[in-house]
Amino acid sequence: MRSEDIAKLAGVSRSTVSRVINNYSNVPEATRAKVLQVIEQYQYEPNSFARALAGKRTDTIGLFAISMNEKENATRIYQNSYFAPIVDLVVDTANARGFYVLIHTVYSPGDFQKIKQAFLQKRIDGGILVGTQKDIELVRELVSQEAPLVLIDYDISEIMAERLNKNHLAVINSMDYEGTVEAIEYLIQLGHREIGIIKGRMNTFSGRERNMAYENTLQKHGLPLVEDFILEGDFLKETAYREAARLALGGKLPTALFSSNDDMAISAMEAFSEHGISVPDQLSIIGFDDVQLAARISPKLTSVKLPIDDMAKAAVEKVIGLCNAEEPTFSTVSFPARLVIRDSCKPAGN
Amino acid sequence: MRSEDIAKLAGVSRSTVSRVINNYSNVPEATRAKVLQVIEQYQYEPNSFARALAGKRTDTIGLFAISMNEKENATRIYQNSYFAPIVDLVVDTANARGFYVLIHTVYSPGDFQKIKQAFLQKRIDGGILVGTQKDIELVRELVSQEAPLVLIDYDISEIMAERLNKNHLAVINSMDYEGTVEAIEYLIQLGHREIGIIKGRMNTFSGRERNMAYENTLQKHGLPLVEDFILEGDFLKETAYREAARLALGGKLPTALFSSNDDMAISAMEAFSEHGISVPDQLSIIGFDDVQLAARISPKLTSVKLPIDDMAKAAVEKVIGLCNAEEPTFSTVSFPARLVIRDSCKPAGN
DNA sequence: CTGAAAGCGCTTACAG
DNA sequence: CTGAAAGCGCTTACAG
Repeated sequence: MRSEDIAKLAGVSRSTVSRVINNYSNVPEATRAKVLQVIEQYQYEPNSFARALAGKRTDTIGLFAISMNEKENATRIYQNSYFAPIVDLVVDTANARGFYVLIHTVYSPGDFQKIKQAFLQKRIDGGILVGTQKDIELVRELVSQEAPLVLIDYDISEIMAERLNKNHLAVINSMDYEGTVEAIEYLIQLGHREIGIIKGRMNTFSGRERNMAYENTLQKHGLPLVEDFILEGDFLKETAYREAARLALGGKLPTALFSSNDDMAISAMEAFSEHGISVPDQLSIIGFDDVQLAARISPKLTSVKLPIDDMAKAAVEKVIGLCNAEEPTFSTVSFPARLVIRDSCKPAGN
Repeated sequence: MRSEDIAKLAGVSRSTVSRVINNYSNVPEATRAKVLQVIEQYQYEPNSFARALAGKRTDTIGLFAISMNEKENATRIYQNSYFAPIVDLVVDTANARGFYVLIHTVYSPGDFQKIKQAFLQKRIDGGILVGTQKDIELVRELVSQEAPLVLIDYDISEIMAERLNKNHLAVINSMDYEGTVEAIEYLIQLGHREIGIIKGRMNTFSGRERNMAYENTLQKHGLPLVEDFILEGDFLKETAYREAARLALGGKLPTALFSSNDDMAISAMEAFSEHGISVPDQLSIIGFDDVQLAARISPKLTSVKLPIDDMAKAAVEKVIGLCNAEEPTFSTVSFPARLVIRDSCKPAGN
C-alpha cells in the first residue's frame, strides 16, 4: 500500500494525501476526512525511507555510549548503574515525544566510525553522546559534522571552543564540584580531619571535578592531603575493592572516605567488612551518584545524588530542540547534585 | 556528496559505484580500487534511506520491551535486572554483526502502535519482542505481519499455532521448569518439608512455568501445598517486601522459600531481617535469575541462573537469520537454567 | 484548494 | 565489464 493507492481510493492525488499526512492547513475538512478514512481503513503507513529521502525528518535520535579503554567485562555497560538510567530515561522521553531511538555502543574506534556513519547516512536527526572523554579527538570530529548533538558530562572548554556557535550543540552536566564540596564539608562538620578519597576515572569530566573539589575543600579548611589516603580508582568496583583492601591492610586508616561513585563505595565497604573494619563506627563513607543499591545495603550509604534522570530528560529535549532549530545554537546546562544523608557516616572520634 | 559525485570523480557511472559499494563481483580490481580510493578520500557514505528505498536492507533491528499493566514506577524498565542484560547483549551482539538497534518501550496500546509502525514503515529489518504476554492479542497482530520476529519468553502454544510455519518467526525460552525443579529438589534434599513460594506474574510464561514446577515437585514428593506459604507476587520488589512482612507477622513460617525471582527474594530477605528472622538459620531462601546483586548481598543468595545472556545473543542471531531467510521458518530454542548454590540455604531443622 | 511533475539518492534489470 | 534508464515511495515548489 502506497500513497498512490490511498490517493486512488480517496479520489484525490498523491499530493493531497501527502498534505493530509503532513497536516498541512490548506486542505478542506471534507477532503481531509475522506483521506483519513481510507488511511485508517487500510492501516496505511507512509514508508519512512521515502519520506526521509524526500526531505522529511527521520524521527529517530541516536544514543551513543562510549566505553573505550575499559576492561573487557565493560561489555556490561547497560547494567552499569550510570548508563542504565540514562538509557531508561532517554528511551522513555524520546518515545513519549514520538521519536525512536537508535542505540550503539562504542568499544573501539571502529564502532566510532559506525556512529559517524549513522549521522552521515542520515539515519538519525540528532544524537546524544555519553561516556569518557579520553577520546576527545573523536568527539571533536563528531562535533565538526554540525549535526544536532548533545554531550553528557563533557568539559566544554575542551570541545573546539572556537566553533561552538557554529554548531547545533548542547552540553549537559551535573554540578559535581558543588555536590562534592557539600559532601566533604559534611564530613568536616562531623569532626573528621583525616579524609581519604577513592578517585574516579580522570579522563572523565565528572571524575576530575569530584577530585578537584575534594582537594580544594580540604585545603580550604586547612586539612592535609595525605597520600596514603588517596586511592586511585576508575569508577569500577574491582579496582575499588582491591584498593580498599590494600588500605585496610596498610594499618593506618583515615576516619572518613569519600568515594567518587557508589559502585566503588559499596565495594570498598565489602572489603572493609571482610577485614573487620566497621562502617561507620571506625570509618565513615560517602559515595556519589545515589544509585538504587545505595539505599538497599547496610548501612545505607550516604551519597551525593547525581541528577541523572533530569540530565537524560534534558538531553532528549535538547536534541529535539536542536533538530528543530534553524540557526546553529550552543547551550549548556548543569543540574545540581545534592547530598543525601543516610547511615554510613558518624561523628569522628568516639 | 552523492554516488553521482563519486562516479564523476572516479570517471565511472553511478552503476559502477553502486556495484563497488555492494561488493559485486563483476568489477575489475583496477576499477574497484579507483572507486574505493575516491570514496575513502571524500569519506563518502551512501544515504541509508535511498538504499533502503531502492530495496536494500536497513541493517537495523528493533528491540521492543513490553511493560504494560505495570505500576507507574515501572518506568524504570531498563534498570530492571531482567531487561538490562537483554539490552546489553542485544545491542552488543547486533552492533558486532553490523546492525543498529532501534529501541522502543511499550507502556500502552499506543506505544504498541508505534512498534507496528516501525515494521510497516520499514524502519527495521526485523524485531525482538520481550515482555509480559498479557496482551497476547497484540503480539499475535505483530506475528501476523509476517516480518522477521523473535519472541523471548513466550508460550508457543498461545501464538497462532496454525500460522507458525507461514512466518519468519522464532521463540526463545529458558528451561525455567527444569531449573525450578532442581531448586525445589535441592531444598527437599536438605530436609525441608514446608516450602513456600513467592509467585511471579502469572501473565508471563516464565512466571507460570516456575509456579507449576514448584507445585508439581512438591506433589511429586508427597509434600502439601500450604496456602499460607504461597505468596502472591508480580516479580516486583515492593510486593514481595509486603508479602514477606505479612508472612513474618503471621507467626507460622515455612522452613524454606522459593522466590520466583531474585529481586523479590532479596526484598523478602530485607523484610525478614527487619522482623528478626534470620536467613538461612530460620529460613532458607532460593531465588531465580541469578542477578548481579545476588552474589553481593549477605548471605549470598542461592539462585537459579537464568541464561539471559545466551538468550539475548541467540535472539539477535535468530533475527538476523530470519532477515536473510528466503522461506518462512519457525524455530524455537530453550536454554537450560541451572541452580547456583551459595549461602542462603541450610539443612532443615537445626 | 489541488494536481502534474520534478526531485530526493540509491539499486538493478536491461542492453550492449 | 559497464552505462542509461526506470523505479523505490514519498514531498514540495509550481501553476492554475
